[in-house]
Amino acid sequence: MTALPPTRSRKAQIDGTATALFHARGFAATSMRELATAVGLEAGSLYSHVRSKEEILHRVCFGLAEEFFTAFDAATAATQQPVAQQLRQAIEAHVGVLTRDVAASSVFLHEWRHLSEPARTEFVALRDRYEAGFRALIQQGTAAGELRCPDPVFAALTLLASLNWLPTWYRPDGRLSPEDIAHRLAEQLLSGLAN
Amino acid sequence: MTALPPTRSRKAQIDGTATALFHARGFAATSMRELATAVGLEAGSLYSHVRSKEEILHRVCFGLAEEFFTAFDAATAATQQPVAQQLRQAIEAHVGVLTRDVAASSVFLHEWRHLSEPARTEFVALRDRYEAGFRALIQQGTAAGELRCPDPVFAALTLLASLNWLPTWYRPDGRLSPEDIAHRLAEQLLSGLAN
DNA sequence: TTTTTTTGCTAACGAGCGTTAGCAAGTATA
DNA sequence: TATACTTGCTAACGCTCGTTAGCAAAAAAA
Repeated sequence: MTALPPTRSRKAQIDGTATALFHARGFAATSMRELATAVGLEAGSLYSHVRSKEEILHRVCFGLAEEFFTAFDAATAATQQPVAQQLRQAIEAHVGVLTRDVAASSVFLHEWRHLSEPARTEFVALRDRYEAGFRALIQQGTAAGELRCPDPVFAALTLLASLNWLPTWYRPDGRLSPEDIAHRLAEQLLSGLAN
Repeated sequence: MTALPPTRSRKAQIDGTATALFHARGFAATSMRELATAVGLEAGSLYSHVRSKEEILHRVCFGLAEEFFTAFDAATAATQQPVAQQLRQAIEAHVGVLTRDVAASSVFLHEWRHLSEPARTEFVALRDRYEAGFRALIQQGTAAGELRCPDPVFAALTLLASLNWLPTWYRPDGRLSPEDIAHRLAEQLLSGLAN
């Protein structure tokens, strides 16, 4: 039926296109008919590949959660390293995931609230656990005297905030590579602006 | 008709409730019927006070834009001060607006994309102009040797990112006052985490 | 070959959407 | 008092939504 077999499965293509649309317009403002058109199908045909609109959102959100965890664990596996170094690597890992797929990251960060229960609660728990990882690093670093901060909870929030704004301005064809960005972010967050 | 006359006008009440709903569920996922119920009216009755759903969003977004500009201008009016000090005040002013109305801030930050043209383009221009204000301060500060940063554009983005994440975690009844938060944020962003 | 699975179509379902028309009662103005 | 404005109601408009049923053709499996 298809002229050339798609390199990605239809399902993956639908997920990818949906991610882009959710990113651009938001989950609630994206219709299945829009998605179908963007993918070259009729609306009803989507349901041969996908159970529901929310299932797509679920897959994107939880898929990215897994990516973040994997990246974080790899970055902090070498526990004999100085904690500040581990933190720097965790930052770079986080930025790596964000830049690899900006649309998916953005959906992960903003559209998860359209998940219905119990998925929504599960997701929030995952996200909290991830944040706790950063918080723990900052705490350890402070205890070890490598970092200085009056309030690790606060510091973790601020740090992730800076990183998570990235999908709103990052462009893959921009002048800075993902590695540059990661490096500068880590540098600036750890050193501050003051002279 | 009403037992006790509302202290705010109905229109203001509708705007406020809509802001809370847009914040909680998002603009697209909030229905006029939901809003009507929350405000104690029937759906059709809203239109005695409000021209359209989007008009509410427009008022919230542009209203907050004005608040941000006013606060920034006041914070940086004393141009004879050191630029780093002006920047600190601008940060505190920004946090002040954010914490004064978290829901409205959140709508300002996230829901503006549901504005239709030409309002949307106007809004983006306003927002860019606001960011440019921070960028200029950082640039001046760097030129004057008060600040140190390799890339003011980048620094401005990061700085506003940290601040703008606040509405996602700030609770008015939390353990830190808005002033504490503003002060700590400014401190941390200017000084960094490293020791 | 026959059978099964996959993929896609058309048509339609019930529901909810933003919004409007027409009307009534209350309130303010004259 | 008469007049106008404000506020709210009910009912409904046209439309879009997510989703399903039923069917056909292609692809894969037997």
